[in-house]
Amino acid sequence: HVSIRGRLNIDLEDMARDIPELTVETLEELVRFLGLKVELDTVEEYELAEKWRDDRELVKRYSMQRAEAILKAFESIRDFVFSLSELTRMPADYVLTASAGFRVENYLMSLAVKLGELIPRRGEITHVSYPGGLVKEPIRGMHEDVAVLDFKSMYPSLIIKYNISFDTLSEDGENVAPNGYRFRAEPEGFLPRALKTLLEERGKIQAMLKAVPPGSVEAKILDARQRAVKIIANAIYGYTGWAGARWYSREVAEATTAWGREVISSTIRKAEELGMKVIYSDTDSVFLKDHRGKLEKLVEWIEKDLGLEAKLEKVFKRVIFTEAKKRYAGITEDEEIEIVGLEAVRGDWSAIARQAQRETAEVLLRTGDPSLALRKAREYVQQLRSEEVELRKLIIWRQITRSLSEYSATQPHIVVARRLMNEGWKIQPGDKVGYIITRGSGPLYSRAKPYFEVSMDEVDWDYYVEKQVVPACKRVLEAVGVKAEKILESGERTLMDFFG
DNA sequence: TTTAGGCATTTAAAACTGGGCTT
DNA sequence: AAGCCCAGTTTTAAATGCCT
Repeated sequence: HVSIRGRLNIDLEDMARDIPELTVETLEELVRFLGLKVELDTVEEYELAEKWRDDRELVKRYSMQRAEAILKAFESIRDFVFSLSELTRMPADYVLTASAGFRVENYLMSLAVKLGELIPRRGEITHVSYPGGLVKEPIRGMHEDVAVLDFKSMYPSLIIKYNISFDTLSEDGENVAPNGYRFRAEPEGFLPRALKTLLEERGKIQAMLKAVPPGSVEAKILDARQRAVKIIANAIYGYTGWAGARWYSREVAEATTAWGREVISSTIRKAEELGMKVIYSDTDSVFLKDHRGKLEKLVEWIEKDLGLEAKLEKVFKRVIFTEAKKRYAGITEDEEIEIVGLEAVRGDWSAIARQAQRETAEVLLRTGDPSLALRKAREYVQQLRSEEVELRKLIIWRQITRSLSEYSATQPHIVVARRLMNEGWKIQPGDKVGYIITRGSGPLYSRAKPYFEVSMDEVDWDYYVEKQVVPACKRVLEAVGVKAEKILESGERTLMDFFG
Protein backbone atom coordinates (compact mmCIF):
# COMPACT_ATOMS: atom_id res chain seq x y z
CA HIS A 1 0.00 0.00 0.00
CA VAL A 2 1.20 3.47 -0.87
CA SER A 3 0.34 6.32 1.46
CA ILE A 4 0.03 9.80 0.06
CA ARG A 5 -0.30 12.73 2.43
CA GLY A 6 -3.66 14.41 2.12
CA ARG A 7 -5.04 11.80 -0.26
CA LEU A 8 -7.09 8.67 0.20
CA ASN A 9 -5.35 6.16 -2.00
CA ILE A 10 -7.80 3.31 -2.44
CA ASP A 11 -6.64 0.43 -4.57
CA LEU A 12 -9.38 -1.42 -6.40
CA GLU A 13 -7.18 -4.45 -6.75
CA ASP A 14 -7.47 -4.93 -2.99
CA MET A 15 -11.20 -4.73 -3.42
CA ALA A 16 -11.09 -7.40 -6.13
CA ARG A 17 -8.97 -9.69 -3.97
CA ASP A 18 -11.63 -9.43 -1.31
CA ILE A 19 -14.36 -10.84 -3.52
CA PRO A 20 -14.24 -14.62 -3.44
CA GLU A 21 -16.45 -14.84 -6.53
CA LEU A 22 -13.59 -13.48 -8.59
CA THR A 23 -11.05 -16.12 -9.49
CA VAL A 24 -9.06 -13.76 -11.68
CA GLU A 25 -8.78 -10.31 -10.17
CA THR A 26 -8.91 -8.25 -13.33
CA LEU A 27 -10.77 -5.03 -13.93
CA GLU A 28 -12.92 -6.87 -16.48
CA GLU A 29 -14.01 -9.41 -13.86
CA LEU A 30 -14.63 -6.75 -11.23
CA VAL A 31 -16.78 -4.74 -13.62
CA ARG A 32 -18.74 -7.84 -14.60
CA PHE A 33 -19.24 -8.84 -10.98
CA LEU A 34 -20.50 -5.38 -10.02
CA GLY A 35 -22.79 -5.38 -13.05
CA LEU A 36 -21.46 -2.07 -14.35
CA LYS A 37 -22.30 -0.84 -17.79
CA VAL A 38 -18.96 0.19 -19.20
CA GLU A 39 -17.24 -0.73 -22.39
CA LEU A 40 -13.89 -2.41 -22.04
CA ASP A 41 -11.87 -3.43 -25.06
CA THR A 42 -9.36 -5.97 -23.91
CA VAL A 43 -5.80 -5.54 -24.95
CA GLU A 44 -3.39 -8.15 -23.65
CA GLU A 45 -0.64 -6.65 -21.55
CA TYR A 46 2.09 -8.14 -23.69
CA GLU A 47 0.62 -6.46 -26.77
CA LEU A 48 0.61 -2.95 -25.33
CA ALA A 49 4.11 -1.90 -26.36
CA GLU A 50 3.46 -2.97 -29.90
CA LYS A 51 0.08 -1.20 -30.03
CA TRP A 52 1.57 1.98 -28.65
CA ARG A 53 3.79 1.98 -31.70
CA ASP A 54 1.27 0.86 -34.33
CA ASP A 55 -2.15 1.92 -33.08
CA ARG A 56 -1.88 4.69 -30.55
CA GLU A 57 -5.58 5.59 -30.75
CA LEU A 58 -6.42 2.12 -29.55
CA VAL A 59 -4.18 2.46 -26.53
CA LYS A 60 -5.67 5.86 -25.69
CA ARG A 61 -9.20 4.50 -25.92
CA TYR A 62 -8.19 1.50 -23.87
CA SER A 63 -6.74 3.72 -21.14
CA MET A 64 -9.75 6.02 -21.04
CA GLN A 65 -12.14 3.09 -20.82
CA ARG A 66 -10.21 1.65 -17.94
CA ALA A 67 -10.07 4.94 -16.10
CA GLU A 68 -13.83 5.23 -16.41
CA ALA A 69 -14.35 1.65 -15.31
CA ILE A 70 -12.18 2.22 -12.25
CA LEU A 71 -14.11 5.34 -11.32
CA LYS A 72 -17.45 3.58 -11.69
CA ALA A 73 -16.27 0.56 -9.76
CA PHE A 74 -15.15 2.82 -6.96
CA GLU A 75 -18.48 4.64 -6.92
CA SER A 76 -20.31 1.38 -6.45
CA ILE A 77 -18.16 0.26 -3.52
CA ARG A 78 -17.56 3.63 -1.91
CA ASP A 79 -20.33 3.28 0.66
CA PHE A 80 -19.07 -0.10 1.67
CA VAL A 81 -15.51 1.12 2.11
CA PHE A 82 -16.54 4.04 4.31
CA SER A 83 -18.92 1.85 6.32
CA LEU A 84 -16.20 -0.65 7.00
CA SER A 85 -13.85 2.16 7.84
CA GLU A 86 -16.28 3.68 10.30
CA LEU A 87 -17.08 0.36 11.93
CA THR A 88 -13.47 -0.73 12.36
CA ARG A 89 -12.10 2.76 13.01
CA MET A 90 -9.47 2.13 10.36
CA PRO A 91 -8.59 4.79 7.78
CA ALA A 92 -10.60 4.32 4.59
CA ASP A 93 -7.51 3.91 2.46
CA TYR A 94 -6.32 1.15 4.73
CA VAL A 95 -9.35 -0.96 5.41
CA LEU A 96 -9.29 -2.74 2.05
CA THR A 97 -5.63 -3.64 2.20
CA ALA A 98 -6.00 -4.88 5.76
CA SER A 99 -6.60 -8.59 6.19
CA ALA A 100 -9.78 -9.92 7.77
CA GLY A 101 -7.98 -10.53 11.04
CA PHE A 102 -6.92 -6.92 11.40
CA ARG A 103 -10.36 -5.63 10.57
CA VAL A 104 -11.87 -7.72 13.33
CA GLU A 105 -9.13 -6.73 15.69
CA ASN A 106 -9.63 -3.04 15.06
CA TYR A 107 -13.35 -3.39 15.60
CA LEU A 108 -12.75 -5.24 18.87
CA MET A 109 -10.24 -2.62 20.00
CA SER A 110 -12.70 0.17 19.42
CA LEU A 111 -15.33 -1.76 21.34
CA ALA A 112 -12.86 -2.40 24.17
CA VAL A 113 -12.20 1.31 24.48
CA LYS A 114 -15.93 1.99 24.55
CA LEU A 115 -16.47 -0.62 27.28
CA GLY A 116 -13.44 0.34 29.33
CA GLU A 117 -11.74 -3.00 28.68
CA LEU A 118 -8.00 -3.39 28.46
CA ILE A 119 -6.51 -4.30 25.11
CA PRO A 120 -4.06 -7.19 25.36
CA ARG A 121 -0.61 -7.11 23.86
CA ARG A 122 -0.01 -9.23 20.81
CA GLY A 123 1.57 -12.49 21.92
CA GLU A 124 3.98 -14.79 20.18
CA ILE A 125 2.21 -18.06 20.10
CA THR A 126 2.95 -21.12 18.03
CA HIS A 127 -0.24 -22.21 16.45
CA VAL A 128 -1.54 -25.71 17.09
CA SER A 129 -4.42 -26.65 14.86
CA TYR A 130 -7.61 -28.08 16.26
CA PRO A 131 -10.68 -29.95 14.93
CA GLY A 132 -13.09 -27.87 12.86
CA GLY A 133 -16.42 -28.51 11.15
CA LEU A 134 -17.93 -31.93 10.54
CA VAL A 135 -18.25 -33.14 6.96
CA LYS A 136 -20.38 -36.18 6.27
CA GLU A 137 -19.49 -38.66 3.55
CA PRO A 138 -21.96 -38.05 0.72
CA ILE A 139 -24.18 -40.80 -0.65
CA ARG A 140 -22.89 -41.30 -4.16
CA GLY A 141 -25.14 -41.05 -7.17
CA MET A 142 -28.03 -39.02 -8.52
CA HIS A 143 -30.73 -37.94 -6.09
CA GLU A 144 -34.07 -36.31 -6.76
CA ASP A 145 -35.85 -33.69 -4.67
CA VAL A 146 -33.23 -32.83 -2.09
CA ALA A 147 -33.74 -30.00 0.41
CA VAL A 148 -30.77 -28.05 1.76
CA LEU A 149 -31.17 -26.80 5.29
CA ASP A 150 -28.68 -24.23 6.63
CA PHE A 151 -28.06 -22.97 10.14
CA LYS A 152 -28.17 -19.20 10.33
CA SER A 153 -24.75 -17.91 11.43
CA MET A 154 -24.04 -21.00 13.45
CA TYR A 155 -20.75 -20.05 15.09
CA PRO A 156 -21.81 -16.53 16.15
CA SER A 157 -25.05 -17.96 17.53
CA LEU A 158 -23.19 -20.59 19.51
CA ILE A 159 -20.77 -18.05 20.93
CA ILE A 160 -23.73 -15.99 22.14
CA LYS A 161 -25.76 -18.95 23.35
CA TYR A 162 -23.00 -20.52 25.45
CA ASN A 163 -21.31 -17.22 26.32
CA ILE A 164 -18.08 -18.52 24.78
CA SER A 165 -15.29 -16.04 25.46
CA PHE A 166 -11.75 -15.82 26.77
CA ASP A 167 -13.04 -13.94 29.82
CA THR A 168 -15.78 -16.43 30.71
CA LEU A 169 -13.54 -19.48 30.38
CA SER A 170 -13.51 -21.04 33.84
CA GLU A 171 -13.00 -24.39 35.58
CA ASP A 172 -16.38 -24.06 37.24
CA GLY A 173 -18.35 -22.60 34.33
CA GLU A 174 -21.80 -24.12 33.90
CA ASN A 175 -21.70 -24.21 30.09
CA VAL A 176 -19.67 -27.30 29.32
CA ALA A 177 -18.48 -27.74 25.74
CA PRO A 178 -18.44 -31.27 24.28
CA ASN A 179 -14.65 -31.16 24.39
CA GLY A 180 -14.60 -30.28 28.10
CA TYR A 181 -13.91 -26.52 28.14
CA ARG A 182 -16.22 -24.69 30.49
CA PHE A 183 -17.62 -21.16 30.29
CA ARG A 184 -19.60 -19.17 32.84
CA ALA A 185 -23.12 -18.21 31.84
CA GLU A 186 -22.80 -14.85 33.61
CA PRO A 187 -21.67 -12.12 33.22
CA GLU A 188 -21.71 -11.68 29.48
CA GLY A 189 -18.29 -12.20 27.89
CA PHE A 190 -16.53 -9.75 25.63
CA LEU A 191 -16.96 -11.76 22.42
CA PRO A 192 -20.67 -12.51 22.91
CA ARG A 193 -21.11 -8.84 23.70
CA ALA A 194 -19.34 -7.88 20.49
CA LEU A 195 -21.42 -10.29 18.44
CA LYS A 196 -24.69 -9.20 20.00
CA THR A 197 -23.83 -5.60 19.30
CA LEU A 198 -23.05 -6.42 15.69
CA LEU A 199 -26.14 -8.57 15.16
CA GLU A 200 -28.40 -5.97 16.75
CA GLU A 201 -26.79 -3.29 14.64
CA ARG A 202 -27.39 -5.33 11.53
CA GLY A 203 -31.00 -5.92 12.52
CA LYS A 204 -31.54 -2.21 12.99
CA ILE A 205 -30.02 -1.41 9.62
CA GLN A 206 -32.13 -4.02 7.90
CA ALA A 207 -35.24 -2.57 9.49
CA MET A 208 -34.26 0.89 8.31
CA LEU A 209 -33.59 -0.54 4.87
CA LYS A 210 -37.23 -1.60 4.63
CA ALA A 211 -38.34 1.95 5.37
CA VAL A 212 -36.43 3.63 2.56
CA PRO A 213 -37.22 3.39 -1.16
CA PRO A 214 -35.38 0.48 -2.77
CA GLY A 215 -32.57 1.59 -5.05
CA SER A 216 -32.27 4.98 -3.38
CA VAL A 217 -29.01 6.45 -2.17
CA GLU A 218 -30.03 5.77 1.43
CA ALA A 219 -30.80 2.15 0.59
CA LYS A 220 -27.40 1.68 -1.00
CA ILE A 221 -25.61 3.14 1.99
CA LEU A 222 -27.59 1.08 4.44
CA ASP A 223 -27.03 -2.08 2.45
CA ALA A 224 -23.30 -1.45 2.32
CA ARG A 225 -23.33 -0.85 6.04
CA GLN A 226 -25.14 -4.07 6.89
CA ARG A 227 -22.71 -6.01 4.69
CA ALA A 228 -19.77 -4.51 6.55
CA VAL A 229 -21.30 -5.50 9.87
CA LYS A 230 -21.97 -9.02 8.66
CA ILE A 231 -18.39 -9.45 7.45
CA ILE A 232 -16.98 -8.54 10.83
CA ALA A 233 -19.44 -10.76 12.71
CA ASN A 234 -18.69 -13.76 10.54
CA ALA A 235 -14.95 -13.38 10.97
CA ILE A 236 -14.91 -13.31 14.77
CA TYR A 237 -14.81 -17.07 15.28
CA GLY A 238 -11.88 -17.44 12.86
CA TYR A 239 -10.15 -14.53 14.52
CA THR A 240 -10.14 -16.27 17.91
CA GLY A 241 -8.26 -19.18 16.35
CA TRP A 242 -5.64 -16.99 14.72
CA ALA A 243 -2.33 -17.20 16.56
CA GLY A 244 -1.44 -13.62 15.64
CA ALA A 245 -4.55 -12.17 17.29
CA ARG A 246 -4.48 -10.03 20.41
CA TRP A 247 -7.52 -11.93 21.61
CA TYR A 248 -6.29 -15.32 20.44
CA SER A 249 -7.97 -18.09 22.38
CA ARG A 250 -7.67 -21.62 21.19
CA GLU A 251 -10.14 -22.68 23.87
CA VAL A 252 -12.77 -20.36 22.45
CA ALA A 253 -12.17 -21.51 18.87
CA GLU A 254 -12.08 -25.19 19.85
CA ALA A 255 -15.19 -25.02 22.00
CA THR A 256 -17.09 -23.24 19.24
CA THR A 257 -16.36 -25.90 16.63
CA ALA A 258 -16.97 -28.68 19.17
CA TRP A 259 -20.44 -27.34 19.88
CA GLY A 260 -20.93 -26.91 16.15
CA ARG A 261 -20.14 -30.56 15.52
CA GLU A 262 -22.53 -31.58 18.26
CA VAL A 263 -25.31 -29.44 16.81
CA ILE A 264 -24.93 -30.80 13.29
CA SER A 265 -24.68 -34.44 14.35
CA SER A 266 -27.75 -34.19 16.52
CA THR A 267 -29.55 -32.52 13.64
CA ILE A 268 -28.60 -35.41 11.36
CA ARG A 269 -29.89 -37.89 13.95
CA LYS A 270 -33.13 -35.99 14.38
CA ALA A 271 -33.68 -35.77 10.61
CA GLU A 272 -33.29 -39.53 10.35
CA GLU A 273 -35.64 -40.06 13.26
CA LEU A 274 -38.21 -37.99 11.43
CA GLY A 275 -37.89 -40.30 8.43
CA MET A 276 -35.63 -38.20 6.20
CA LYS A 277 -32.51 -39.43 4.51
CA VAL A 278 -29.36 -37.33 4.97
CA ILE A 279 -27.48 -37.33 1.67
CA TYR A 280 -24.69 -35.02 2.77
CA SER A 281 -23.72 -32.50 5.41
CA ASP A 282 -20.95 -29.92 5.76
CA THR A 283 -20.37 -27.88 8.94
CA ASP A 284 -23.72 -26.11 9.20
CA SER A 285 -25.80 -27.55 6.38
CA VAL A 286 -27.71 -30.78 5.75
CA PHE A 287 -28.98 -32.22 2.45
CA LEU A 288 -32.27 -34.04 2.96
CA LYS A 289 -34.20 -36.52 0.88
CA ASP A 290 -37.82 -37.50 1.67
CA HIS A 291 -38.24 -34.13 3.31
CA ARG A 292 -41.81 -33.32 2.24
CA GLY A 293 -43.95 -32.58 5.25
CA LYS A 294 -41.11 -33.33 7.67
CA LEU A 295 -38.76 -30.42 7.20
CA GLU A 296 -40.93 -28.03 9.21
CA LYS A 297 -40.76 -30.37 12.19
CA LEU A 298 -36.99 -30.40 12.02
CA VAL A 299 -36.76 -26.61 11.83
CA GLU A 300 -39.10 -26.35 14.79
CA TRP A 301 -37.03 -28.83 16.77
CA ILE A 302 -33.87 -26.85 16.00
CA GLU A 303 -35.51 -23.70 17.34
CA LYS A 304 -37.05 -25.27 20.45
CA ASP A 305 -34.50 -27.88 21.45
CA LEU A 306 -31.26 -26.41 20.17
CA GLY A 307 -32.18 -22.76 20.57
CA LEU A 308 -30.79 -22.02 17.10
CA GLU A 309 -32.18 -20.89 13.78
CA ALA A 310 -32.13 -22.87 10.56
CA LYS A 311 -33.73 -22.19 7.24
CA LEU A 312 -34.50 -23.95 4.00
CA GLU A 313 -31.80 -22.65 1.69
CA LYS A 314 -32.92 -24.33 -1.54
CA VAL A 315 -34.38 -27.47 -3.02
CA PHE A 316 -32.54 -29.41 -5.68
CA LYS A 317 -34.72 -31.13 -8.25
CA ARG A 318 -31.73 -33.30 -8.90
CA VAL A 319 -28.29 -33.41 -7.39
CA ILE A 320 -25.29 -35.62 -8.15
CA PHE A 321 -22.60 -36.59 -5.71
CA THR A 322 -19.36 -38.37 -6.42
CA GLU A 323 -17.64 -40.20 -3.61
CA ALA A 324 -15.84 -36.96 -2.73
CA LYS A 325 -16.81 -34.47 -0.07
CA LYS A 326 -17.30 -30.78 -0.92
CA ARG A 327 -18.00 -31.55 -4.58
CA TYR A 328 -21.38 -31.84 -6.20
CA ALA A 329 -23.65 -30.48 -8.92
CA GLY A 330 -27.37 -29.86 -8.79
CA ILE A 331 -30.32 -28.24 -10.49
CA THR A 332 -32.64 -26.19 -8.33
CA GLU A 333 -36.41 -25.89 -8.52
CA ASP A 334 -36.04 -22.75 -10.62
CA GLU A 335 -33.84 -24.59 -13.11
CA GLU A 336 -30.55 -23.06 -11.95
CA ILE A 337 -27.50 -25.25 -12.41
CA GLU A 338 -25.25 -25.14 -9.42
CA ILE A 339 -21.77 -26.62 -9.39
CA VAL A 340 -19.82 -26.78 -6.18
CA GLY A 341 -16.16 -27.69 -5.72
CA LEU A 342 -15.86 -29.59 -9.01
CA GLU A 343 -13.33 -28.78 -11.72
CA ALA A 344 -15.88 -26.58 -13.49
CA VAL A 345 -15.53 -23.98 -10.74
CA ARG A 346 -11.81 -24.29 -10.20
CA GLY A 347 -9.56 -21.63 -11.64
CA ASP A 348 -6.66 -24.04 -12.04
CA TRP A 349 -8.28 -26.10 -14.78
CA SER A 350 -8.34 -25.19 -18.46
CA ALA A 351 -11.48 -23.50 -19.76
CA ILE A 352 -12.11 -26.39 -22.12
CA ALA A 353 -12.17 -28.91 -19.26
CA ARG A 354 -14.38 -26.66 -17.16
CA GLN A 355 -16.80 -26.11 -20.00
CA ALA A 356 -16.90 -29.81 -20.90
CA GLN A 357 -17.67 -30.76 -17.33
CA ARG A 358 -20.25 -28.05 -16.86
CA GLU A 359 -22.14 -29.05 -19.99
CA THR A 360 -21.90 -32.74 -19.24
CA ALA A 361 -23.30 -32.10 -15.78
CA GLU A 362 -25.97 -29.81 -17.18
CA VAL A 363 -27.24 -32.41 -19.65
CA LEU A 364 -27.25 -35.02 -16.93
CA LEU A 365 -29.12 -32.79 -14.50
CA ARG A 366 -31.67 -31.53 -16.98
CA THR A 367 -32.46 -34.84 -18.65
CA GLY A 368 -31.42 -37.37 -16.02
CA ASP A 369 -30.08 -39.46 -18.89
CA PRO A 370 -26.44 -40.62 -18.54
CA SER A 371 -26.16 -41.63 -22.19
CA LEU A 372 -26.93 -38.08 -23.37
CA ALA A 373 -24.35 -36.73 -20.95
CA LEU A 374 -21.82 -39.22 -22.23
CA ARG A 375 -22.50 -38.01 -25.76
CA LYS A 376 -21.76 -34.44 -24.66
CA ALA A 377 -18.45 -35.48 -23.12
CA ARG A 378 -17.49 -37.27 -26.33
CA GLU A 379 -18.20 -34.12 -28.33
CA TYR A 380 -15.50 -32.32 -26.40
CA VAL A 381 -13.01 -35.12 -26.83
CA GLN A 382 -13.76 -35.00 -30.53
CA GLN A 383 -13.19 -31.25 -30.65
CA LEU A 384 -9.75 -31.69 -29.14
CA ARG A 385 -8.88 -34.67 -31.32
CA SER A 386 -9.58 -32.60 -34.41
CA GLU A 387 -7.62 -29.71 -32.91
CA GLU A 388 -10.53 -27.29 -33.15
CA VAL A 389 -10.21 -25.63 -29.76
CA GLU A 390 -9.05 -22.04 -29.37
CA LEU A 391 -5.75 -21.57 -27.57
CA ARG A 392 -7.23 -19.39 -24.84
CA LYS A 393 -9.38 -22.31 -23.73
CA LEU A 394 -6.27 -24.37 -23.15
CA ILE A 395 -4.58 -21.98 -20.73
CA ILE A 396 -4.02 -23.27 -17.24
CA TRP A 397 -3.72 -20.52 -14.63
CA ARG A 398 -1.95 -20.97 -11.33
CA GLN A 399 -1.06 -18.52 -8.65
CA ILE A 400 2.45 -17.74 -7.49
CA THR A 401 2.18 -17.92 -3.70
CA ARG A 402 5.72 -17.09 -2.61
CA SER A 403 8.97 -15.77 -3.96
CA LEU A 404 10.24 -17.98 -6.76
CA SER A 405 13.39 -19.00 -4.93
CA GLU A 406 11.41 -20.51 -2.08
CA TYR A 407 9.90 -23.34 -4.09
CA SER A 408 11.30 -26.79 -3.46
CA ALA A 409 9.21 -28.71 -5.98
CA THR A 410 9.48 -28.24 -9.73
CA GLN A 411 6.12 -27.27 -11.12
CA PRO A 412 4.95 -26.09 -14.54
CA HIS A 413 3.82 -22.63 -13.44
CA ILE A 414 7.01 -22.04 -11.49
CA VAL A 415 9.23 -23.05 -14.38
CA VAL A 416 7.22 -20.75 -16.66
CA ALA A 417 7.34 -17.91 -14.13
CA ARG A 418 11.11 -18.20 -13.81
CA ARG A 419 11.46 -18.02 -17.54
CA LEU A 420 9.20 -14.99 -17.77
CA MET A 421 11.21 -13.28 -15.09
CA ASN A 422 14.37 -13.87 -17.06
CA GLU A 423 12.64 -12.26 -20.01
CA GLY A 424 12.10 -9.14 -17.92
CA TRP A 425 8.60 -9.66 -16.48
CA LYS A 426 7.98 -8.72 -12.88
CA ILE A 427 6.47 -11.61 -10.99
CA GLN A 428 5.47 -11.50 -7.37
CA PRO A 429 3.34 -13.50 -4.94
CA GLY A 430 -0.33 -13.18 -5.82
CA ASP A 431 0.31 -13.05 -9.55
CA LYS A 432 -1.21 -15.70 -11.77
CA VAL A 433 0.78 -17.44 -14.45
CA GLY A 434 -0.96 -18.89 -17.51
CA TYR A 435 0.60 -21.72 -19.44
CA ILE A 436 -0.18 -24.29 -22.10
CA ILE A 437 1.20 -27.82 -22.29
CA THR A 438 3.05 -28.51 -25.53
CA ARG A 439 4.08 -31.74 -27.23
CA GLY A 440 7.37 -33.42 -26.47
CA SER A 441 8.92 -35.74 -23.95
CA GLY A 442 9.83 -35.39 -20.31
CA PRO A 443 7.89 -34.13 -17.31
CA LEU A 444 5.08 -31.62 -17.66
CA TYR A 445 7.10 -28.71 -16.35
CA SER A 446 9.50 -29.08 -19.24
CA ARG A 447 6.62 -28.88 -21.72
CA ALA A 448 4.74 -25.93 -20.23
CA LYS A 449 5.07 -22.61 -22.08
CA PRO A 450 3.67 -19.12 -21.42
CA TYR A 451 0.29 -19.06 -23.15
CA PHE A 452 1.15 -16.18 -25.44
CA GLU A 453 4.18 -17.96 -26.84
CA VAL A 454 2.31 -21.07 -27.97
CA SER A 455 1.01 -21.76 -31.47
CA MET A 456 -1.70 -24.26 -32.42
CA ASP A 457 0.71 -26.76 -33.95
CA GLU A 458 2.75 -27.32 -30.80
CA VAL A 459 -0.15 -28.04 -28.45
CA ASP A 460 -0.17 -31.42 -26.76
CA TRP A 461 -3.76 -32.27 -27.61
CA ASP A 462 -3.51 -35.69 -25.96
CA TYR A 463 -2.72 -34.03 -22.65
CA TYR A 464 -5.88 -31.96 -22.88
CA VAL A 465 -7.93 -35.05 -23.70
CA GLU A 466 -6.44 -37.40 -21.12
CA LYS A 467 -5.55 -35.07 -18.26
CA GLN A 468 -8.13 -32.34 -18.57
CA VAL A 469 -11.40 -33.10 -20.35
CA VAL A 470 -11.67 -36.81 -19.62
CA PRO A 471 -10.95 -36.62 -15.86
CA ALA A 472 -13.34 -33.68 -15.48
CA CYS A 473 -16.21 -35.37 -17.32
CA LYS A 474 -15.40 -38.72 -15.76
CA ARG A 475 -15.99 -37.26 -12.30
CA VAL A 476 -19.55 -36.41 -13.21
CA LEU A 477 -20.30 -39.53 -15.26
CA GLU A 478 -18.89 -42.03 -12.80
CA ALA A 479 -21.31 -40.75 -10.20
CA VAL A 480 -24.07 -42.27 -12.30
CA GLY A 481 -22.20 -45.45 -13.14
CA VAL A 482 -20.73 -44.60 -16.55
CA LYS A 483 -17.26 -46.07 -16.97
CA ALA A 484 -14.51 -43.62 -17.88
CA GLU A 485 -13.29 -45.65 -20.87
CA LYS A 486 -16.59 -45.02 -22.58
CA ILE A 487 -15.75 -41.37 -23.02
CA LEU A 488 -12.85 -42.29 -25.27
CA GLU A 489 -14.83 -44.82 -27.32
CA SER A 490 -16.12 -43.67 -30.67
CA GLY A 491 -19.72 -43.61 -29.63
CA GLU A 492 -20.84 -46.32 -32.04
CA ARG A 493 -22.52 -49.17 -30.37
CA THR A 494 -20.49 -52.29 -29.84
CA LEU A 495 -21.39 -55.71 -28.60
CA MET A 496 -19.84 -54.70 -25.29
CA ASP A 497 -22.63 -52.21 -24.76
CA PHE A 498 -25.00 -55.14 -24.60
CA PHE A 499 -22.86 -57.65 -22.79
CA GLY A 500 -20.15 -55.57 -21.10
C1' DT B 1 0.17 -7.57 8.34
C1' DT B 2 -1.94 -15.09 7.40
C1' DT B 3 -9.65 -15.11 10.41
C1' DA B 4 -10.37 -21.02 11.00
C1' DG B 5 -10.16 -26.13 9.62
C1' DG B 6 -11.61 -29.97 6.03
C1' DC B 7 -10.93 -31.77 1.71
C1' DA B 8 -9.62 -33.57 -3.28
C1' DT B 9 -6.54 -33.58 -6.62
C1' DT B 10 -2.31 -33.47 -9.64
C1' DT B 11 2.47 -33.87 -10.31
C1' DA B 12 7.12 -34.71 -8.89
C1' DA B 13 10.17 -37.10 -6.05
C1' DA B 14 11.38 -40.76 -3.15
C1' DA B 15 11.12 -45.42 -1.79
C1' DC B 16 10.39 -49.96 -2.88
C1' DT B 17 10.40 -54.39 -5.61
C1' DG B 18 11.99 -58.02 -8.26
C1' DG B 19 14.36 -59.91 -12.28
C1' DG B 20 18.65 -60.52 -14.36
C1' DC B 21 23.26 -60.14 -14.26
C1' DT B 22 28.14 -60.12 -12.29
C1' DT B 23 31.45 -61.18 -8.90
C1' DA C 1 25.28 -66.64 -2.34
C1' DA C 2 25.74 -61.81 -2.20
C1' DG C 3 25.57 -57.58 -4.36
C1' DC C 4 24.27 -54.40 -7.88
C1' DC C 5 21.71 -52.20 -11.65
C1' DC C 6 17.64 -51.05 -13.83
C1' DA C 7 12.92 -50.46 -14.88
C1' DG C 8 8.56 -50.45 -13.29
C1' DT C 9 5.41 -49.72 -9.41
C1' DT C 10 3.90 -47.81 -5.13
C1' DT C 11 4.08 -44.40 -1.61
C1' DT C 12 4.94 -39.80 0.06
C1' DA C 13 5.40 -34.85 -0.25
C1' DA C 14 4.45 -30.36 -2.19
C1' DA C 15 1.36 -27.33 -3.86
C1' DT C 16 -3.11 -25.23 -5.04
C1' DG C 17 -7.73 -23.92 -4.61
C1' DC C 18 -11.88 -25.01 -3.31
C1' DC C 19 -16.15 -25.42 0.81
C1' DT C 20 -18.49 -23.86 5.01
